[in-house]
Amino acid sequence: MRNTESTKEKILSVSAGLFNVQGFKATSLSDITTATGLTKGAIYRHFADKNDLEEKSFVYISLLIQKEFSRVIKNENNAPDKLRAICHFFLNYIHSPIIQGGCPILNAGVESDDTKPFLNQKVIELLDSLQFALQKIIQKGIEYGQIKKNTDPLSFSTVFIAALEGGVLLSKLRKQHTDIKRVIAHLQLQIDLISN
Amino acid sequence: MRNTESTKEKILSVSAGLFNVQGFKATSLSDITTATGLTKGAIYRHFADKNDLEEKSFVYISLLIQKEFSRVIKNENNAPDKLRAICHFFLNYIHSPIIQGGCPILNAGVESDDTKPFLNQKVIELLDSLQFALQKIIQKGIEYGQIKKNTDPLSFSTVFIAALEGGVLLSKLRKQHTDIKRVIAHLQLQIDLISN
DNA sequence: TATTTAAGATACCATTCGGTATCTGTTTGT
DNA sequence: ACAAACAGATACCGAATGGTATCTTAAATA
Repeated sequence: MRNTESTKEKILSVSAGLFNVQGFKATSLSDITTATGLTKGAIYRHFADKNDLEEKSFVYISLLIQKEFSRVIKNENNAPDKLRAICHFFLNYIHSPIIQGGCPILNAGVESDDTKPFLNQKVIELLDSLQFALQKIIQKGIEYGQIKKNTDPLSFSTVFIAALEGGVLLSKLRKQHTDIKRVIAHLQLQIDLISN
Repeated sequence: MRNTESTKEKILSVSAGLFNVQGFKATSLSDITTATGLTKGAIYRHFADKNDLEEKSFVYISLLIQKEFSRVIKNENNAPDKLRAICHFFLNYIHSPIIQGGCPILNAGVESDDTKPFLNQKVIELLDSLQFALQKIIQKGIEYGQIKKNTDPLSFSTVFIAALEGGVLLSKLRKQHTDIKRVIAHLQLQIDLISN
């Protein structure tokens, strides 16, 4: 038979890209068939329905993002540098994105919240995993005396992610990098402020 | 004849609500006809096509938001208080929103950027007008000695809006108010830091 | 090499989409 | 009171949607 896993992954990666650029609802099955070069028969053999494909596609890039995110973090060996590396992760993302169309949390989050609960759940899980990683960095940083003791990991990580996501939105809207760079500059100042 | 303006506004306000909750693409004309109690004939008498309705609907709530925004600002008579009032504007929005479904800049911004350029333009205009108002507050604040001279209006307003939009996203995703409240708490600290 | 198994193509389905042409009925001006 | 004007309803259109049943073909097994 033809290689099941490779075509399945092809469908996932191609449709994940389309979904992240055009949106889930706006991406039709015929968009996916023309982009993959496959037919509906091939797609519906691997996925139950379009909702299933949407969910699996999002999970597919969720894993890619989480992998890259933790790689970036593990490259540094103290909390402030790890936080700065996350800033660089978002800066790098501009020029070499893991997936086209901007941040999937932003895109899928906005589209799914009122109409696609099954997807919404997966978005929350990705967000939670990233924020949890951030909190752990700050907690460990406090333990090892790299970060000031009065820093609240929960609050700091919330503001950190919110600012980054908002920066991504502004830059995407205005089609420039200035906004996200300004946000990151501010965040790096905040990192300095809580560092020992 | 039946009152032209009132039905036109009814169509605008109802469809603006639907668009902001479900998304533009996901909201069909039949959704709008059932929600308004009108028929397609009535809608296509007042609007050229669905794109036209989408654009006019967004402009409709843009004006509502800008009006409320400037009212809130004018209520205070010094820069720091004006900035704090904007924070309260976002807090209030949780319990008594101008429009259901969260921030239209966030919603329309994400959906329009790659697929609906005509809408995207209107979103940018709304964003620009809000950010311009913020910058003006800070500039005047510096002039009147209420805000520290080394404050960069452009940078501060960018971070301010980005953090708020990101906070709105997180709270919307997690269906709670904690995240946006944490972001606002941080922003109020930032306001204190740049105040004289 | 022949048979089995499943990957993928083809052809079709009902439904819904945005959009339009036409008709009805209400209101306004004379 | 009547005619003109227009708001809104009705009925329809072709195209596109997600989805399915069936057929073909390629690979694995024996």
